[in-house]
Amino acid sequence: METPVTLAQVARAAGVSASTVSRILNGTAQVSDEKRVAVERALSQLNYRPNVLARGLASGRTMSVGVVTQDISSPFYGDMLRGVEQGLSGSGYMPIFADGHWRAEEESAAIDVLLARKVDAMIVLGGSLPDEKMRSVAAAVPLVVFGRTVPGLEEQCLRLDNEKAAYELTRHLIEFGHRRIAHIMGPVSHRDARDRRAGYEAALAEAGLPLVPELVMEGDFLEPSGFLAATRLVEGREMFSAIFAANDQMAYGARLALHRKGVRVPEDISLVGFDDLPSSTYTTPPLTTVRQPTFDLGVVTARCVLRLLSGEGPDLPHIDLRVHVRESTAMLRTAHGLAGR
Amino acid sequence: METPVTLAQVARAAGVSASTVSRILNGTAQVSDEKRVAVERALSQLNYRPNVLARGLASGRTMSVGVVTQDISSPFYGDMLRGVEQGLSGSGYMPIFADGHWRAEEESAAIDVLLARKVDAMIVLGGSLPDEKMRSVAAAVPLVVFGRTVPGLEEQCLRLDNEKAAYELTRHLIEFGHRRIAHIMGPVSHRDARDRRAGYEAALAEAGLPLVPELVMEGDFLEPSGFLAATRLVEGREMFSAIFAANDQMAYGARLALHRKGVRVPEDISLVGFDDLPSSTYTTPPLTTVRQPTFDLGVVTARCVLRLLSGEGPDLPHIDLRVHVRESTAMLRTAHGLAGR
DNA sequence: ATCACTTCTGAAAGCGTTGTCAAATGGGCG
DNA sequence: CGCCCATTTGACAACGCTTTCAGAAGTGAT
Repeated sequence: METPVTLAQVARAAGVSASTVSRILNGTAQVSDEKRVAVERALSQLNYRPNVLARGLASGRTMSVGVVTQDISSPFYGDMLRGVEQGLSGSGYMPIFADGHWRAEEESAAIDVLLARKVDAMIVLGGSLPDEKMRSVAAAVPLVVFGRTVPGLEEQCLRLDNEKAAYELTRHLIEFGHRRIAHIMGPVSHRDARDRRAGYEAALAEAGLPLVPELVMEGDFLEPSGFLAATRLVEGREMFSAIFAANDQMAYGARLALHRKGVRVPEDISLVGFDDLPSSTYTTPPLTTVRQPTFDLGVVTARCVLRLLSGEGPDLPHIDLRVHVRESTAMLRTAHGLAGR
Repeated sequence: METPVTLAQVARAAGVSASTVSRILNGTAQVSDEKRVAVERALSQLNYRPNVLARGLASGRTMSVGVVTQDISSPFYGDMLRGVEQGLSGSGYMPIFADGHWRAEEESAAIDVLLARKVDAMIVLGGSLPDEKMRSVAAAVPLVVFGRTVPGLEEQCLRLDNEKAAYELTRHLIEFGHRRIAHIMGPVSHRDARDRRAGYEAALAEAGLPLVPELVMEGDFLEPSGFLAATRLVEGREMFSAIFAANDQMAYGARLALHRKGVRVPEDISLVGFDDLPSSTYTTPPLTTVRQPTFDLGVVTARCVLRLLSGEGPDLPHIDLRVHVRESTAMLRTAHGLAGR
């Protein structure tokens, strides 16, 4: 492994020209069996490994696709990345990740880095870059976007119906008899957060339930904000018997706050989240939530990129969000929910 | 963004040679202010972006470091990767991830891919490749390994004292009055799992407590195995008042099993894990566990790689594992722990 | 003025592949 | 036996950048 073996060395060892070796490697043209055998022997004998850089420079293709995430360490994105990896595996393409850390500036930088690295295609998960920027990326390489819709690129954007799912989740609560349902929403700046809230409101309206402003709190999608919001809710003066947290992580925070206050879930308060993180199956009690099929989303996205790469149309499937009822929700037993104070 | 701008184009626009532009870009040599200004203007006017491939091919350096993980979607590795990213940021180096999926074969393939990609250095997190292979990698590029010690590369290997931490964690339980402590260990094939078990046994022995084989179960570090093990424990005939799960994920599984059986934590049974995953702060009750400073570990590892890259010695710090006592453990109140059956 | 140095700067040689082009080889057929 | 066409093959020019190498300018001292 000292000095990398080059094509030329292989060629010399096999007594042929570099072109011939390249042809065998890439199956670009016919080569006589005689030479083929000689080359293959030299290849394995010298343990040749093509230099990806040289190859990329010469051919213009790097066999890599850039993937931009917002937080590589979150269970949500982590699982999606695994899906992308899976979807790409066997295609010869390799994913290269870059993290935007939820900041437009960094996200933009991440994209530039990826482009400078000459990725053959790009996948952008979430994010909040101006549509214009997205279009310019799409002009440079095949692009697939998850979590937002860019005008002009609709075909390559995969978006899930958050509003509908939130509506159904709230319906579930209502069907269980809950009338006073609190909502811990995500940051208003976040499209998904607004959509989920809209679904919540729609379900309330449809059931003829009043929207109580004091029962809607804003969080930031992280546990501590859920904790804080739930604490405030419990200490507030408005009654409620259920909490809809806009994502699982905030639901975890809320769960702990309720525990601290001696409030039982689901006996006293029903709690629901959104995302269905892997650990939500193992919380106590297991959390009722909306399942986002993160892994599959990754796979689907990767597949779509491969299609684009081979010149086919995007063809992204429609994906339905489904409510997963577990044990954190229960029928409202008595007329009295939890009072504040 | 149509056709990428090349160095030559910039040079022409600025009325200088490509060499000069390159020199300004890399600060390789002095350039007269006059030309510098002209070049800089051309640079930004044309919005030049260096082609990383060409650069790598010419200079032999790609400004990237390969990072091999075992499971990109796990909170543990995810957090470490974030640390690595952080540690590398600002250095000009970019991390490129590849996943071994806990399988030696894939791990080996991942390393080869990274090497073919001409990464300038490599970080291997966990893994179980033969020492020989690791040494050959180290011969090719600067290498830093986390989670194992490779003979001959001790300086570049960061290993935490799992045994000691497990010992202290068990001590904590013993000090709380627990005499019959169950252990859900990780896969025996896993070094960390064996070390943690050794620590558990050492603490027991030191306290003169018997090692009850029926109270030691083997899991696979994932939630379901913890669930299964705890269920068996509760249904078994041996009494116990505490469970030490070899990692947090199995502790989560155990927690749910106990919940299902109507066993309270920590009132009836104390439960501890190992890793301190981010969500362990928000379980109910928050989990007593050993904190693995994953993020910092990533940072430290990255820093070390940068040192190696700049020709300095490895200089990995010693990192202590600390027990984090939270609310899943309590003093044993009565003489009677939980009986089996 | 001349010489010995410093700075700067451009030409040109790679870096390891791919892909084009034309030459070489071998058949088939008239 | 000669000609034409299809196969195989090697030479060589990119690809976009870095890095000698050597020449051109400029400086100061003699």
